Amino acid sequence: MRIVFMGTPDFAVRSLQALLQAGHRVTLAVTQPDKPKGRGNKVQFPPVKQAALAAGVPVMQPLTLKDPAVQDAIRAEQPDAIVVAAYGRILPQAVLDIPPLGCINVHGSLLPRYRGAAPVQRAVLNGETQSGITTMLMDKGMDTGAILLTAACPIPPDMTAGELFDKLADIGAQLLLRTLDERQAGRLPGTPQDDALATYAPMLTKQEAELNWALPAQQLHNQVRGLNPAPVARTVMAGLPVKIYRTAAGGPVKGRPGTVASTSPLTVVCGDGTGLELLEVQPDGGKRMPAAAFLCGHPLKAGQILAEKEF
RNA sequence: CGCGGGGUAGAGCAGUCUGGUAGCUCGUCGGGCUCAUAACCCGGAGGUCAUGUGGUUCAAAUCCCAUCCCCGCAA
Repeated sequence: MRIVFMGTPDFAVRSLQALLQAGHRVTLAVTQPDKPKGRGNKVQFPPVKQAALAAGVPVMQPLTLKDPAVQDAIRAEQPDAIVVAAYGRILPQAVLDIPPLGCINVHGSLLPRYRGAAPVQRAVLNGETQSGITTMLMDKGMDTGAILLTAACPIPPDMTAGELFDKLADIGAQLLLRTLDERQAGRLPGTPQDDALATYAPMLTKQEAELNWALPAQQLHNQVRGLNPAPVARTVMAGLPVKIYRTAAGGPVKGRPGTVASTSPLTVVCGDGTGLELLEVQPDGGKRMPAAAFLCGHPLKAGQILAEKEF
């Protein structure tokens, strides 16, 4: 099948590679423009661009898909289908109309739940025990198109958003191949979504990264998981801003929320009277390390207030 | 030229401003205590102080210069 691929981050790379391995002819990869990123503002290629270049697939990085010249370029590829995975831009109707088999999106949730930019992180953040992948026929709305196929995936209690991302990327790639096969065979007309059941998963913001010890331990644990690997939960320990990468919900503890209940393992009192064990942390300017290592150089005692804030 | 923190024992840190004996917590090894222990006590080993036949100095982890590497913020 002739395919134009649109995607940007790592999540999309698996799907691109799966298409190539399955023998589909990906004649063009459309991805976001290179941007100065990271320390020093160096220009970095989006992961999909790197993967496409490595595979010898031509890359296009338009500023907007509304540009008729861009649309013409895509049309000129005469794709049977356009595959979209976390591209990050709205597709105008003129583009949606190009491929005869439609624009097929690989979305990281079981639609109509978690429409939007951050379905994977939001699912973990909300403590969902199940997520999945939906392939759908794109329309003008935000993740509102007809459902083609779905595949569910359990979320274990300690799984991070990053781990779920990896898993879903694999599942999504496989589901995509099946979707294309069946769609090509004419067996997948698509099922409309029930808008009444729709929920939304907006992008994560920095403000959501701060841990509020007045909240229940389980909720904070979910927050830590959902924000890993980015932007990562934050708090203040021993006067230093630190990121919290991994935690474990512990048992009942005594003390005011935000105080240290124990130092081995490092446990903080939460709002519901249970403890949250901090397992892996990273101080500003330092590397990720086990909490025990942090304690070697930054002594904390039981009963001490962890954050300077009062809750 | 976006802003900033850092590289000292296996790990995490102090010491750098005000140059002069290599320090702390943990780990590790040995011994002791104990019914026993991840607990406690005593003792030991372990460091080219990122790199540089660099500069200054009587003397550099410390001041100056250059290079490499790690990380936080912002975008």
